[in-house]
Amino acid sequence: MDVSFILDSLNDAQREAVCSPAGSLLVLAGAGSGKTRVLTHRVAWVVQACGVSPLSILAVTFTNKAAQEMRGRIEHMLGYPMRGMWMGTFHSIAHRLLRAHWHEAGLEQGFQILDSDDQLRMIKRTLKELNLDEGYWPPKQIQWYINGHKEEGRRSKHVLDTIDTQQRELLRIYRAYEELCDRFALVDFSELLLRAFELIKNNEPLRVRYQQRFQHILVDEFQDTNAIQYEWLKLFAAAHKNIFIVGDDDQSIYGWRGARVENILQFEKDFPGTMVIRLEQNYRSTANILNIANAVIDQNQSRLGKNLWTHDEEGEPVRLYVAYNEIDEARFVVDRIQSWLDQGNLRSETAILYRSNAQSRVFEEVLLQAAIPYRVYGGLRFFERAEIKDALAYMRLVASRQDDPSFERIVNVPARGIGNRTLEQTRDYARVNQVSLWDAARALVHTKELSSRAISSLSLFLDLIEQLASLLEGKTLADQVEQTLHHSGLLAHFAKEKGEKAQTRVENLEELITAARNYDHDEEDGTDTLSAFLSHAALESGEGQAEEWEDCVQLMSLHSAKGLEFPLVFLTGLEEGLFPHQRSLQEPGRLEEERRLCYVGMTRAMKLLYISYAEVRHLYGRETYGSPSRFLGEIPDEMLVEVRSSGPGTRDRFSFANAREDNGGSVQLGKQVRHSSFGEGIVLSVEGRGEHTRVQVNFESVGNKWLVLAYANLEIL
DNA sequence: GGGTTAACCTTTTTT
DNA sequence: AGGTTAACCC
Repeated sequence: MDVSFILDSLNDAQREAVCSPAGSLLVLAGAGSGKTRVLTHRVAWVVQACGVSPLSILAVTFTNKAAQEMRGRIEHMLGYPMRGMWMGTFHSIAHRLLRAHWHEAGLEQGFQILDSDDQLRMIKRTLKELNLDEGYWPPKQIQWYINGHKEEGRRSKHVLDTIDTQQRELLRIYRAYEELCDRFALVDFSELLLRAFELIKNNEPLRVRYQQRFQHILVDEFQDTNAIQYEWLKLFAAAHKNIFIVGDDDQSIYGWRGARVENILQFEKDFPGTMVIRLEQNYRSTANILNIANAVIDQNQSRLGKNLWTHDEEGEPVRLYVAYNEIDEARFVVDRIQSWLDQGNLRSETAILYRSNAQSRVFEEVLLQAAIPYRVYGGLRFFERAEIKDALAYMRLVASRQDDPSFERIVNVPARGIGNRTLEQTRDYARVNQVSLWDAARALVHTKELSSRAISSLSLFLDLIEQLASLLEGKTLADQVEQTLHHSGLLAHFAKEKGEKAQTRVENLEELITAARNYDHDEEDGTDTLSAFLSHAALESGEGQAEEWEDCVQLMSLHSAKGLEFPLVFLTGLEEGLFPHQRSLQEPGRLEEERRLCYVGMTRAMKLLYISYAEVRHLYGRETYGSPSRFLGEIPDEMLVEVRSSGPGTRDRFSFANAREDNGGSVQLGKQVRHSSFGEGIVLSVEGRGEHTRVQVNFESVGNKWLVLAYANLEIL
């Protein structure tokens, strides 16, 4: 059979990886070196040239979106569907295993998935049961603690006991949380991984079955795997040891949430004879862009070492814009986007990247003024929105009356007179009698423990759910959603609220009906369509829901930009404290991660890259004065061209220019000055005018200080 | 029980 | 600044 079409478009290194013999293979793939290409072609090769059945392939990706895309590409290449191939995130694969073997995993058939929001609620409830104060035991930190342990493969019984009372208490909370989840058949995200791991590890027949089945395992974004995920891979690959991993240590940017770059190093030890292939030819960026990115990443000590190169031309120089403040920065960016568009280019070809999501606001405002359509990534995704979660909670409760998190969520949404007092009593009853909230409520309406008012509200709610249940029977999924929205009163509730937000909420709810209508579920795993849809909603946050196919400018954080590319990129906010972020300077290793983030940002650019920073920035409602990011200092001067705003002089730019001359030229950038108490220093920047003029001085003794010129009494040397 | 104001806390994100 | 949560009054 002719398989040359799989190899034709590849370079030597790519081809070597794609048709390497079975065994363990590590592909160190630099940014833009065709990583996805290698993975998809490898699958195609294994199937088409080696005659391996898709059934024997397990491919793991970082996001659901990546999995979908990759599957699509393979099917497009081969021209037939990859039926039976397992391709998805670690979580979706774990979920699949647990649904198929719920009994062996010690679960109930209808187990529900807790997303992080639900998990937080469960933790709060655990704290309440233990009579602990949320102020002293922040639920967020408990969540961090529990997930941290689970992701390292440790249950509460594995955590070593200490004499530290704080630690012991945390452990007690962890244990109580586990019990609560078990009691109500709830599985959080890290539990999916841990439980599926234990299932395969401890159940011999299943282990043998899956180890035999998955003859070829492929992993994308390996640098982002955590401990339990890596253990997973080792377990599944144990029989055939055919494992093909692709990763880039220089793009490891999720260390803060447990990802281990070290897994890459460990891999070669755990799989002796691993073949390592480096993909160093970059097909994305111009030489100028690549040089700058290389210069920055080269500052990192802990690297496996890799040098990206390109055949591409030098291209335009990378440009730096020093903005007066964040508004000036945004105006500059939008101005450049405008001229990009004037040259007949697309809006969707440009991206504005920033370190933290809060920075998007100013860009949005300026883009809005300029009437340029844009899209902001990040923030709440579709299935995470409150109104959507409310609607799903109704459906969950209908599906299982024992679902306490759902009960709590919607018992009084929309408000129906069931307040904290009543709820508290219901919770107490449930705790004492070890029953679900639903059963507790049913019991309570027949006692005299509640006020008559509370009893009537509560029974009205119970009836509502029962009615809804019979109403939904036998209906299609979309009809079920629609009925739920109307009958629960949710739609009416949000419709009568005023404001833009309420409008979007109603639209979102309507979109949920569409999502249900479009949801197609293959019945092969034995679950009914409703519960499959509910799991889908928890597992897949619905990034692209109701995506409008409009050509727009892309705004996103550096983290969400990973894996993407754009002809024109703006890397903004390069200020010490913001990027690298303040919080990254405390912990060891975090600074290098910030630098990798910078590298990721730069390597997103194909043709043009602009870097900018603001001298003054409004942050947390205050004016902050940051010095230029250290990453800028790591770029050789000749690689970076400083530019001025090209527009007909924005107002802010003008005042900035004035400010520099306004103090009679006495205090200027670079001047040596002396302060009565701080001693000698050099002027780093000047800002404001007249009596408001402020200067930033780097003093030999105390470092950088901002001073009001009028009071500082600086002596010019 | 429900609506209203005062303190609080700010990275990054997927599942 | 902005958004959320906790205390507070009707």
